[in-house]
This record gives sequence, C-alpha cells and structure tokens, in this order.
Amino acid sequence: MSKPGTYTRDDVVETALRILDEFGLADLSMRRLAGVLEVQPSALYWHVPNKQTLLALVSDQIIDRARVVDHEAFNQDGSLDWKALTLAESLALRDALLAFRDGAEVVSSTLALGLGADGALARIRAGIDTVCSDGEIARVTAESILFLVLGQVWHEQQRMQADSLGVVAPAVELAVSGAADAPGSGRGPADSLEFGVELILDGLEKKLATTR
Amino acid sequence: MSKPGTYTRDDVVETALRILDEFGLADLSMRRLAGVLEVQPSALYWHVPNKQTLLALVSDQIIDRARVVDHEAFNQDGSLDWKALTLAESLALRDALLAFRDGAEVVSSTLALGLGADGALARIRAGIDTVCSDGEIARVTAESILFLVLGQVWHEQQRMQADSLGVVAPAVELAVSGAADAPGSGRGPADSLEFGVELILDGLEKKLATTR
DNA sequence: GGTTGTTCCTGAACACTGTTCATGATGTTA
DNA sequence: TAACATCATGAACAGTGTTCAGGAACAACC
Repeated sequence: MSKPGTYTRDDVVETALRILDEFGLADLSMRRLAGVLEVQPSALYWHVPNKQTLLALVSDQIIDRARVVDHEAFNQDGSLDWKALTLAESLALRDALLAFRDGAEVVSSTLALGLGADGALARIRAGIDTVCSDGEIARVTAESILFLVLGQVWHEQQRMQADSLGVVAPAVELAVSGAADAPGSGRGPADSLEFGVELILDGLEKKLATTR
Repeated sequence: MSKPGTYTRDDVVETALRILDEFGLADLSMRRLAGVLEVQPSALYWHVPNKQTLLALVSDQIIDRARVVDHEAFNQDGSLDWKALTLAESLALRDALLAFRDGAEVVSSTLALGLGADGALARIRAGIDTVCSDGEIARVTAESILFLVLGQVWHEQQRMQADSLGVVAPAVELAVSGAADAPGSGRGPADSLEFGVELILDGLEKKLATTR
C-alpha cells in the first residue's frame, strides 16, 4: 500500500468516471478531477499522458461493465440462436452506455479517434461469426450495429439532459422522441434500438441465404 | 450593398466552412474565424448567439449540398425502386459529409444536440415512406440509416486525418480500414456503407412482407 | 550511514478557449 | 437635425489542456 494521498492510475480513472456520471462530460475537466482528488492538475499527467487517453480509459471501463443477462439464446430445436444472442449483446451495450451520463458521447468520441472501445465490437461480432464465415461481412455488419447503438443512445442521452434542464424543443421532434413517449403508443427508445438491430440481422440472414 | 468590411451572417458561416475544410474542427475557433474576417472575436456574436448554433448552421450547409446523382431508381417493370432510391440518398449524404473535413463529426455533434440536420433525416425517409405506411417504423428505419452513415463517415474521416499525420496504428485495425484498402481485396469504405444500408433495407423489406 | 534511483506530487507559468459588455462609428430614415 | 438600427471595437472574465523545474517520500544497494 502506498502512503495515503498517493494515487494509482485506476484511482484517477475511477474518479473521472464518477465526475462524468455526476456532472456530465462538459464538466469533466482535468482541473476539476484534480480538485476532487485534492491534487494539483499537473499531478494527473504523471498517471496519464493527456486527457484523450484518460477518456479512452474511461470509455473502456464503461464498456467492460456491459454484462449480458443470461439470455436463453437457443432455438426450440436446441441450436444456437445467433440473432437473439447478438441482439442481447447489443442491448447490453446499450445499458452499459446508459449507465453513465454522457456514456455514448464519450465512447463515440474515443472510438472515432481510433483508441479503445474495441471490446464492444468484438462482443457484437461474436454471435455473427458463428454463422458468417466471411470475416469482412461479419466486421461490416458488427460495425453497423455498433454505430447504430452509439448513435441511438447518444441521441437519447442528449434528450434526457435537455429534458432535465427544462429545455423543451417545441416544434418538430425528429428523433427517438416524438409520439414514442406518449402513453399508449408503442415504441420507446429501447424498442427502437431493438427494431433497428433486428433489421440489420434480418438483412444479414437474407444475404447469407442468397450467397450460399 | 453594405460598406466593405461589414459582413452578413452567411459570410460568417461560409468562412467557418472554409476554415473547417482547411484546418479541421479543432482549429475552428471563434478567434481564428474572427482573424480571417479581420474582425474582433466579439463581432461574431452579433451575427450568431454562440458557437454551437454557428456549428449548427455549418452543419446545415454541409447537408444541403448533398445532391443525388440522378440515379435510375426504377425497376425493370417501371415501378419505383425505393431501395435503390434510399441507397442513393444515403450515398449522397455520405459524399456531402466527405466533402468537408470533419464533416461527419460536426453534423453528428449538432444532431446529437437536437439542433439542425433535420434535412438529412427527411431525405432518407422520403424513399421509405413510399412503401411503409407506418410512420413510426419509417422514422426508426431512417434514423438507423442516418446513424450508420454518420458513424461510418466519422470513423473514416478520422482515419484519413490520422494517416495524413503519419500516425500509424500498428497493431489491430478494427474498422473501416484493415484489408479493405489492400489492393485486390474487395470492400472499401464506400462499399461498406452500401452493404450496411442494404442490410437495413432488406431487413425492412422482410418486416413489411410479414406484417402485411 | 550515505548514496542513488524511482515514485508521486507541487507551484507556477504558457498559450489558448468561448463569451460578455460598455462604447463607438457608420449608414438609413423621419 | 435628431433618432434609430446596424455592425463593429477593445478590454476583460473565467475558464481550458499542458509543460516543466523542482522537491518530498520511500526503497535498494554499497
């Protein structure tokens, strides 16, 4: 054990994660992080080369906490239901992103930068690989699903924040919102994502059938 | 005509667009923009309430310049080929995003904020609406495609910049990259997107057939 | 015990960022 | 001539990520 008041890299990431969840990405500054740790800002740069990689580590933490509820991913004939499995994985990823404020934005950004977040893609791909021998197709499909999840949740979280600030967009609501939240009308954010992923999986199924 | 040296809001947006394309989003600061216009930074705040809405305007400009090459969107029997039409629209959007440096990131951000970029969704939806009577389904499908395009191009553009900086990610290349760019190996970025959109459209087609 | 070396942090500074505000110079209209 | 809207100035505020020389604390070695 180190002397009290001296931190490890994991401590820094963990604290960043807490600030993110409590105050949002915009308020996650190196100075604030240092303040919470009761440390000078420059001290952080011993643990981490820059903020970007800090966010990448935060990103990885968010994704690693996505755990699939043990879904019965089998058909009635006992065969593995790859579509149900991939869908479950997608929804687990969605939940992981939703578990932290601005989670989708953080992960999107670091993924766009080519850092981290590889875990997410791999897990989505796992189910697909069981039925798709062409690696190229599997990759592109998994990517499509990943982008879909990230975009959807990002949008959803932004709307949550806007709502909590009392900012009401009066005119046209273009997205996940709209009549979806009205009582009696079917599709909420979670259903939207499910629907979208199903589209892709059905599309893949057809593609696999015709190419065979 | 106003006296020379006095600008309109469109001038500001146009100049922002030029800076964006030449130096990227990171270098598009209000001070830099003011500098190019030979004006104090505070002057910009007469034309625009803040940077966010400036970026929203920039975003809209990028999207509005997406023009579909007049595709033969008809089947052999003369009926309208809605899938080809939607695909063409998606690719046109892709081209529009690619036409400006960091275009996808700018549009993604402002779309996540709930500002602008509505045009994109509407245009993708147009083709879908011709065959899908359920507005909810049409919306969710169009959103899925939009997120797919944005995510894909964002990733692609980031990779372009990384390459131009000589930053080579040596180990695992997870995304649009990989063997796709190797000569003789089929799928490039454009094909990837085409494939992903086709998956969604095929999926929708199946969904429509079974619900009827 | 004294020396070297690693680990973790301080304190100050640099070079930016978006944004606000009182003030002022134009040009147009009454 | 007086009033008004338009479009700008210049200074300031409060923040940002990052760098760098230096300094405590602790461990290992001679």
